[in-house]
Amino acid sequence: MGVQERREREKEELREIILDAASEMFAQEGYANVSMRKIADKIEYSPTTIYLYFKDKSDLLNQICEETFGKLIKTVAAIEAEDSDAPINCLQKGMRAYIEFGLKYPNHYEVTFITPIMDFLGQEVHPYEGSSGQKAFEHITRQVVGSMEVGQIKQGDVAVISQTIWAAIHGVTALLIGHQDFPFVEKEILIDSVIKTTIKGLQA
Amino acid sequence: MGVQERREREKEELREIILDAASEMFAQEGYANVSMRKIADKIEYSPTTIYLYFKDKSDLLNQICEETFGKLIKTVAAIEAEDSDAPINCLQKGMRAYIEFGLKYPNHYEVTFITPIMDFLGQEVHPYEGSSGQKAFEHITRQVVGSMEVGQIKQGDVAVISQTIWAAIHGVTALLIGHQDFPFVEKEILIDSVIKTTIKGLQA
DNA sequence: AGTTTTACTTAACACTGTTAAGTTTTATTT
DNA sequence: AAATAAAACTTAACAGTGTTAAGTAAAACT
Repeated sequence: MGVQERREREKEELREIILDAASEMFAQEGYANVSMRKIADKIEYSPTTIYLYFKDKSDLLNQICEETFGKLIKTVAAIEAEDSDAPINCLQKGMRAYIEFGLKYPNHYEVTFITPIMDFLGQEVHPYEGSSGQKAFEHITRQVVGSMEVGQIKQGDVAVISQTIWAAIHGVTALLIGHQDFPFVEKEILIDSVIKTTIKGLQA
Repeated sequence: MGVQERREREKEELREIILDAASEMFAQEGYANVSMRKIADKIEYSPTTIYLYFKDKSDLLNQICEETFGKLIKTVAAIEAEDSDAPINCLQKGMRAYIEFGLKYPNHYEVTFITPIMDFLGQEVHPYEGSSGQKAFEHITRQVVGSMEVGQIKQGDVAVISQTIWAAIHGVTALLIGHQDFPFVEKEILIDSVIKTTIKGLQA
């Protein structure tokens, strides 16, 4: 009786259609400028149908982000897998990959890391615990541990150092995405400077 | 004929009343969760009155931020004025003041530096040019020049170095404000780490 | 006292996210 | 094949949003 399987497959298909449409529209016009009705128009369903597949608008966004961040994790994992370099070079490459990922998917980066959606009490709506963001961060931590073990960065609290690194790469990513009318120096130069300054600051 | 003067004074008073009410409400509940009608209720005027004093909601916000950031500039300027320390210590103090200011006025920091309001084409609505934010940044630049002159940080492009510093302090400020459910290490420790790592990374 | 200017309000438009109730389509059972 | 049950989807509505055009009340000037 493959009926149930087919129906589940069909449900999953529509879920994917909604996700793709919303993803494209959010990326193009920004989360706040895309309404549920606009998404519904695009996929040629009524607005309420979306609510059969997603709890609400922010859930839709969150699931898009989880998907997108799967890609970041793969990118960073691939760098880690290249058994090649010294850990500190892995760390540097990971930092660069993070920043470039953010600049490549600015709207996804924005909604996931820049403007976490708050409820009316200022609580984050999409908890970090268990998110793709968490997994991405764990990669940084791992590379810090590796670099510390071989003495390429100074001994110290791994959490503190990892978060310091995150602050630096998030800082430059967020600024470049959010303040496009600021007279930044050449993007690559600034990214280089942030990475090198941070690494140098953390060396033994 | 002091009539015109009095009327101007009265207009300015109401402008200030609106500004104060909105400022408090934005800070308390966040920009997105405060409607024009709520502000109007609070000041006991009709919603449309606000539009006689401010172009729109984002203009209201922007003017609040300009006021608030006047305070940051004063704080940083005061540090600069203490003829005391070596420039690099000034720079460090300035960095700390910036971060602490952001954490003290998280909603103002958020709306000015974290979530610049974009129009439907992704253009920043409130340009940087001439803003208080620009003036605050110029203080950083000045301290970089000073530190470089006395050889306390390495020679290099002043703009690149200033923006690297901004990335670091914005990064940690934005993360601490926006991701309150992330298991950050103790705030002061993280801030210290970011400042020290950056300074060390920039030393000659 | 009458006219003009300024300050403010009412009512409305075109939207928003979201829900409850109703309809159509599909599958299962008789 | 017809009746029943279940799933998928839609319609209509609620309560809210930012914003504007048109109208009213108050103050100032003539």
